[in-house]
Amino acid sequence: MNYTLEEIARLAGVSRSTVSRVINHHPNVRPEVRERVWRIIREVGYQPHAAARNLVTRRSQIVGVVIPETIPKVFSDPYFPAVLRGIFDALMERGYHLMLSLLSPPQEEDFYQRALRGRVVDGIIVLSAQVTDPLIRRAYEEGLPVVSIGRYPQEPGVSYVDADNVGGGRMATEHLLRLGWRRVATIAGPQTMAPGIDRLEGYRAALQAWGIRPSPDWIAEGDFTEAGGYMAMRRLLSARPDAVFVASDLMAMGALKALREAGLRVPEDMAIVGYDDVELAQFTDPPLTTVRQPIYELGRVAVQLLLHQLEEDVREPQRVILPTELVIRASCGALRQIGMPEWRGDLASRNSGEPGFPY
Amino acid sequence: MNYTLEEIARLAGVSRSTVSRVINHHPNVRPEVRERVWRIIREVGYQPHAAARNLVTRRSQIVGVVIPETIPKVFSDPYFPAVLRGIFDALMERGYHLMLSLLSPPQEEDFYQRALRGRVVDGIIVLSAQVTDPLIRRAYEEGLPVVSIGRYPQEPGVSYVDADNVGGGRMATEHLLRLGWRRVATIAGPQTMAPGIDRLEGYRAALQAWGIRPSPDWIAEGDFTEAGGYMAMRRLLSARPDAVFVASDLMAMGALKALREAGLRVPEDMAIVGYDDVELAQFTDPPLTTVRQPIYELGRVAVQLLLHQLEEDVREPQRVILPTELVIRASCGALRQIGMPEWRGDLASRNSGEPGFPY
DNA sequence: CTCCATGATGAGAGCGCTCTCATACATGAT
DNA sequence: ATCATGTATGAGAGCGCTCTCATCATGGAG
Repeated sequence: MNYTLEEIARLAGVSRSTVSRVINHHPNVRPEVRERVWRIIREVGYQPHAAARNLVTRRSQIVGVVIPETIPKVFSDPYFPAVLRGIFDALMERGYHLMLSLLSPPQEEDFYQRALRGRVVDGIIVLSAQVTDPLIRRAYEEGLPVVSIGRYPQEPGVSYVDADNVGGGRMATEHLLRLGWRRVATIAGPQTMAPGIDRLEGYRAALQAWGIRPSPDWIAEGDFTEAGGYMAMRRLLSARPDAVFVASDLMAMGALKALREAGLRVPEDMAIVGYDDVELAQFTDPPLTTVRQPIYELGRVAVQLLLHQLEEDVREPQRVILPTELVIRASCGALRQIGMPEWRGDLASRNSGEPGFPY
Repeated sequence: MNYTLEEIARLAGVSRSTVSRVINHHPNVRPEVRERVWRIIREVGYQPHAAARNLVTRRSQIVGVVIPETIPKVFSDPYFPAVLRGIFDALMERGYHLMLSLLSPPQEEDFYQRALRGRVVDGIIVLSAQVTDPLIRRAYEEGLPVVSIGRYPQEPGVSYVDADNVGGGRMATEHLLRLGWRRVATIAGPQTMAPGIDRLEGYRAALQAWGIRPSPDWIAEGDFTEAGGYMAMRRLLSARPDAVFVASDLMAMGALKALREAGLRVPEDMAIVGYDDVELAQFTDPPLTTVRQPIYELGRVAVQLLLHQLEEDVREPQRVILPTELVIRASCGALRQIGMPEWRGDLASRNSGEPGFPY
């Protein structure tokens, strides 16, 4: 039923060593022999026993993907599925497996001990690491390659991939400025999370580039939830902004609700730009102009970085920042001003299924 | 840096065998010796090398979770995250790891060969298996335990866990009947998918129990998407139903849109009950009465079944059907009729955060 | 006191693979 | 012809663990 190297060797009339060479594509095997061995392997459906191989190579061909439980809600946005797909596809192509860990704090110690110390995984990819992730430090000390998806500046030795949150925030804000809005406020994310910090920094940079000094009450902090966006927008109303860059679509949806309740029209009375391009952003009223991140790519690149460290035995950390993309819909008011030449080239029209923006 | 059994044995002044006994909780070790060995293990942070152990035990302590790529969209509803959590938690408790596979057809063969034949996993859990899933058959032939989440009647030997879709459909429909609606139509799911078939069967059973013969044009088939629900509802309008059981919340949202366009009020002109209790069901206008499935539990039970097969070496397939729960909100009209005694006991009020239904 | 069941321990084989080293043979330079 | 070089192959050790079997001590029954 289940063959071993030994048996394949016997069937092919060669030694175990030779079969091993064939399997591992070692050059020094006569083509004729190589053929014969492959044929037999295919015939009997032989597959090397993973554990036996791992034992001697000291590699499991398994990469751990750690998702801190802190963010269970966010799971319902397309972020995690997409990034997981990117990771999975890239791993699959390279012959690796994906071990998923949805860790809550009490499970962390156990996971660390079993999976990391027991060498179940060859390395780990950590999603949206909190500023102080004990697992990252431990893996790092353990000598296991780690890549964080999402900026992780704490541990100097850790590689990460991130979307350009600063650039995205800046792009969104400049888009509003270019459309003629001048009192551009923002609903920022929590300033304890890297995306929250970075997108706000982008907002500030845009205003500064345009010589505008934001009043402090133009900045309201939300918590990346719809409810948080709703509250933040209500606080913002007294500052009478004419446009708002909202650091997440979920918050933008809350903001839209608050505006509707306040009797303000979007974008006539107030323009809105969101962030993330969640599925629902195209169905809000009005559809949300937003910033799209290369989520799938984030996953793929994380795998590239990790396997590079792993296979080339590189230890220096690497950082990759991927560009974001503006998706123009109705909430920013741009669609009402079609034809203004100064927009050309700045606005992307690749907004999935929507009729293209007619420049 | 990384210790082996041998070294622990030396440090403890015993043989390798004894240390192995201690680790595997074999009774025949003197308490005093056991203590000493554990202390040293803890001191040096020893963890057995997984591959070495797997090689001799022929067990990897890894369970594969296979999600066919056919359903990438559905990923954005809370189903997958919740079921994955259930699986993960249950596996973690039993000392197993979760290997995730987001398989698209071209990857299937490779996965089968590497993961199943290479004995990387001890068994697999398949999510929403299509009616003809080659992986299930193969794993089964391979002698690997398989559990399907979602009914999978094709392979007689395969265990599965499922929510009670028939019961849920029936409960939803009877709820509408009990509220006094008589022309109760349905938007069914695709009749190629088990949930689609089962929920429709529940609908039929409810009508039959009430002695009502549904007209054929009371039944419209959708594809579980919002657009499909919209189209189905438009088709249904000519039949002039007064209530509709919609086999998924997503479709129900499309249906609501169609009704709004047709100028019909919900629930005054038409009552709606959905299915799934997705996050958004509480935010629709009006909030959706719907059927909630024990998704997290589905995952946990799947693990139970799988590990039972695995560890007790049971081969007979097992089937588990978990009950569903009705979540009453505004769309069915029940909230407008508070006080009718005949509802009591039939309606659950555990609808997360919503004010309880006051019976 | 002897006998044998029972408990505690160690020795050693072996899981299925990779990889180093030794060997045999072919090839080309001298 | 001689030797260095390179290629193809096999023998065998060893990865770190588990588990069977042998050994020895212990202690109650006869």
